[in-house]
Amino acid sequence: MLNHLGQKIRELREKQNLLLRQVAAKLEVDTALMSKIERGERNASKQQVIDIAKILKAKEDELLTLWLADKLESAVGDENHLASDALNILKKNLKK
Amino acid sequence: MLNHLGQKIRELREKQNLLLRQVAAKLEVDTALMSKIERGERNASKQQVIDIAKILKAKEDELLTLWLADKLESAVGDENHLASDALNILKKNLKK
DNA sequence: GTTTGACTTGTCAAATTGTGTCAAATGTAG
DNA sequence: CTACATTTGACACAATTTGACAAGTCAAAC
Repeated sequence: MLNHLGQKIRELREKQNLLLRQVAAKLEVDTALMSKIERGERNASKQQVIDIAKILKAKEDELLTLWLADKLESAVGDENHLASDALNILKKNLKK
Repeated sequence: MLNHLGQKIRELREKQNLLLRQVAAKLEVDTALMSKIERGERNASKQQVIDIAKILKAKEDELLTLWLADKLESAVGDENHLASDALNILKKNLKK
């Protein structure tokens, strides 16, 4: 289940009966790009996520967390078998 | 404490009394690049990590895990405050 | 103090990857 | 069929990454 952010955005957008086109306009990007972001074909920039949160009246940190999770997932790539150990190393360092 | 892989490589190399230049030669890269890899100024490619493991008689998966941890760390960037939640999302998906 | 050898640093061109747009295609409701 | 929303693929352009080279630092030997 890739692409947490896009799914969330789509869910929020549809719940508010907004068109892709409308959100894209507010974000000032092409509708095609917005479509790609929702489907996870393209990554949103951090600033775009912040702007989208505002447009969709969502909590900025909630969307940014999903955005980060997606980034991490693509960093893991197909190394799932190593990921668990790597995450443990990571966690240790986060504490600081 | 960034750069787990580079530190490990240097440790292994020094323990075997090998020169940067020698390892670089076996890897078929410039000594300067090898230096950067050890200091974390440049990332090694996956293939390079595999080759280095062989050259330094280390366990391939051990080095790859450090390599992945470094990748993840740089993906987190300066979003430490979101990382913990993002990692939890990640973990859930790794189970599959 | 000069030389030597190990390592580091800065800079560069080439290659790769990322970005947003456009036009065309697809899907879907009326 | 028409109209409109969304998706897809191709593209130009920008940004980043890559590895090499040359010049630099540093310490120990002489």
